[in-house]
Amino acid sequence: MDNASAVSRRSRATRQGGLVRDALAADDKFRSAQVVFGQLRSKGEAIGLSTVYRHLQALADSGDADTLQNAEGEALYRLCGSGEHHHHHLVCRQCGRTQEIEGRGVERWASEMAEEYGFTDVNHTIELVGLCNNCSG
Amino acid sequence: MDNASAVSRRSRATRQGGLVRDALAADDKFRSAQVVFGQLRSKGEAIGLSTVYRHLQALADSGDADTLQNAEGEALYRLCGSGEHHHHHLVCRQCGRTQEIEGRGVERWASEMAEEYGFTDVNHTIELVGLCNNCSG
DNA sequence: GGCTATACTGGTAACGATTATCAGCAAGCC
DNA sequence: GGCTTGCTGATAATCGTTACCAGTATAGCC
Repeated sequence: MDNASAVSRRSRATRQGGLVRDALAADDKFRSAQVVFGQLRSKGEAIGLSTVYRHLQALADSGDADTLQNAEGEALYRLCGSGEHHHHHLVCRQCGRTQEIEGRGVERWASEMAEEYGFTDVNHTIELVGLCNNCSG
Repeated sequence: MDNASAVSRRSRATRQGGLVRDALAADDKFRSAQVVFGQLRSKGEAIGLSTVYRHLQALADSGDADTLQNAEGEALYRLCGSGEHHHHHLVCRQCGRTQEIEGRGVERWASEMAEEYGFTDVNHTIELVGLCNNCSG
């Protein structure tokens, strides 16, 4: 109803920006820029590919969207409720359903490993990909 | 001395295959296909880009090489001593130095998460990227 | 050592995702 | 209504990777 909720403070509120955000908001699945573009176009929306990429990146930069890369190296996006809060994902490789998961233990393990081998400023990428209970039949 | 150690059983032993393997064997860092190609060419070796890609993939497929993707989605390769044995990496984002690490705990955590949310056949990608003690100065 | 079948090679074109360009358009402000 | 300037989007350009396919070299056989 009101995707104007988080309107401009430093940037303009545009129709296209709303379209991209709405497309992601439709469900909690990860999708690629190309898919978002295709969905919007097939709904008859007038929007350019460049614009879709721009808004997706903006969302990712601002922390409003999560990002991950599929096996082909394609970037996938999803709206992220938890803001800055650090978390990981359990993604269904079939239907794309996504479960946010937490890993205190993993965070700890990563720090321990970093320390053990003298590494600093360590980032970790951790994604779990499998089949959800709907798709594993 | 003898990169002919693991010779053909179903495939031919070619000069180019040896070159690619040797390039990886030079050290334990991850490198991209483009880099391997560049290194070989600048050493004056005659080899084609396609061939480099082919051999790197073959090595990865046979389990003789580890693979990971950098932030730009480029594929990186490294010879892998541990064969089939499952492990992860702690990679220096500056010099590329790589430390193989084990994560019994992480494996367990991944299984637990999978089970908790009803996911099956779950793969995980876990990479830690930071600065090694040489580069963090 | 020479011969042959065929796997391997590599230059080049094609591909797919992403980014850069830049003239035209429109949101926000007076 | 008019202006400024950020936003848009068609198109070209990038970049890593893969497909093609005619030419070449290897393994095996004589």
